[in-house]
Amino acid sequence: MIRLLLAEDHHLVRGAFVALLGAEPGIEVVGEAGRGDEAVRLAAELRPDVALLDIDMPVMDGLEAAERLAAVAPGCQVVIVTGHGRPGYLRRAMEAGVRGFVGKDHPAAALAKIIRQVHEGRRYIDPELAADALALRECPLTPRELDTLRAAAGGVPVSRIARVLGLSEGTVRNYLSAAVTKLAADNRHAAVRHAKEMGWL
Amino acid sequence: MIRLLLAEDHHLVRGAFVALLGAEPGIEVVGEAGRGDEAVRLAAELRPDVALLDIDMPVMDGLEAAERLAAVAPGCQVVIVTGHGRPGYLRRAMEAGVRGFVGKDHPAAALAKIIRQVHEGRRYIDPELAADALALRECPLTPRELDTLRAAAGGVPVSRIARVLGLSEGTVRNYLSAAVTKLAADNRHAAVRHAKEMGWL
DNA sequence: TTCGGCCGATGACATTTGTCATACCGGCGG
DNA sequence: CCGCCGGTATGACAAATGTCATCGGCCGAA
Repeated sequence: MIRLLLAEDHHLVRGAFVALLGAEPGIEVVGEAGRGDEAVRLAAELRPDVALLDIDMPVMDGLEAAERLAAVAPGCQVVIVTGHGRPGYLRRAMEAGVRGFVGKDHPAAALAKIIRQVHEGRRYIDPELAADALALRECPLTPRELDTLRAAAGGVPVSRIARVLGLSEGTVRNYLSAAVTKLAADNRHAAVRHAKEMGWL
Repeated sequence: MIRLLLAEDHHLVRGAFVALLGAEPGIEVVGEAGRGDEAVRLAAELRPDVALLDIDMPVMDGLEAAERLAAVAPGCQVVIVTGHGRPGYLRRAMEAGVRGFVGKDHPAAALAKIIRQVHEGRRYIDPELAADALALRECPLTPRELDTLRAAAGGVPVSRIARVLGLSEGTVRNYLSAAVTKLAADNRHAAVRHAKEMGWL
């Protein structure tokens, strides 16, 4: 019997997953979480065989949860589920030692099989997303450039970014300019969009 | 037996919903769609009793599908499911004659009951989202202002917006300026964000 | 019919952004 | 130890954006 921990922030979807996987012979859902930190706590307590983590969760996302799971629940294999096929996500997941990675577009019928496969120590990567990740180029931005871009999300003016980061406005403009150039974007807003799409932000 | 049509773009989630609702006595999933237009086509053909539509779908979203369903499948009650609690969505849904409206944060156990309730001709509105919608003020933007904002999404420069919309750059700036003022935003990018959040975009 | 609102345009102007050169500091690899 | 890179800062300039006043046309409501 595979003891499964389920983490997904939308109750409705989580409940549906429970229905889908709970009906599966040989799989038992032993815990449910709506946030990454909750998942980590539960995993430490319940010691599940496999954890199914959605990336998009409040407070702590599924990727960070996966990174921490290795420490608090060794032996628990992780399968990541994501709605957005950001190429950078797969890379981070691999570095965290995740064994399974599927998009929400994946056929539902295959999910149970993937969980069993991962439980046996094998890997499963959504071929769709793997292809995107292979085409991925490394993020060309420096840490500070990323910080600045992040702070610029949502149309925040330079003056406020400078205050938030504790930098001079000129410096902020320099970073943003560098980021825009590296990403070949029209302006910082397009750069933010692009970075988000690549999973760098 | 309630004949149900399911529309949701993510296969995995759709499959999970089928598992959740298919196990429910008195409910039969007679069709599945991954896009709004597909849902409309299937509804016309299958004449389901209830259609469960996700809003976030490619090509045609769930709200537009709901509007069209009234024409091609009269008598088919619609339940809308949405991941984002945009206040404007609920209003549009109500205007389309939708009988049920739930967020993806809603407890999964209640979904079947809601579907039965709607099938009997009663309504069900997620109280969480209803509260937001009551606090909603009417969208203060004119149609053209909305067009311009929409075209501005993602950091598109004014020059390109003007070309796309077939307007002079000055006019575009006027519209954007008006929108920014009405929404009390710092700049058009923040205005886009705000309008999106309110479900106006 | 008159008024007001929306559409579209222009011109002028202030402000914000984007770009570039240049400079200093600190760490790290050769 | 030196050179390079990243972080931070300034100053100057160009380009994009935001704001405002004003104009004319059109249409629908009073």
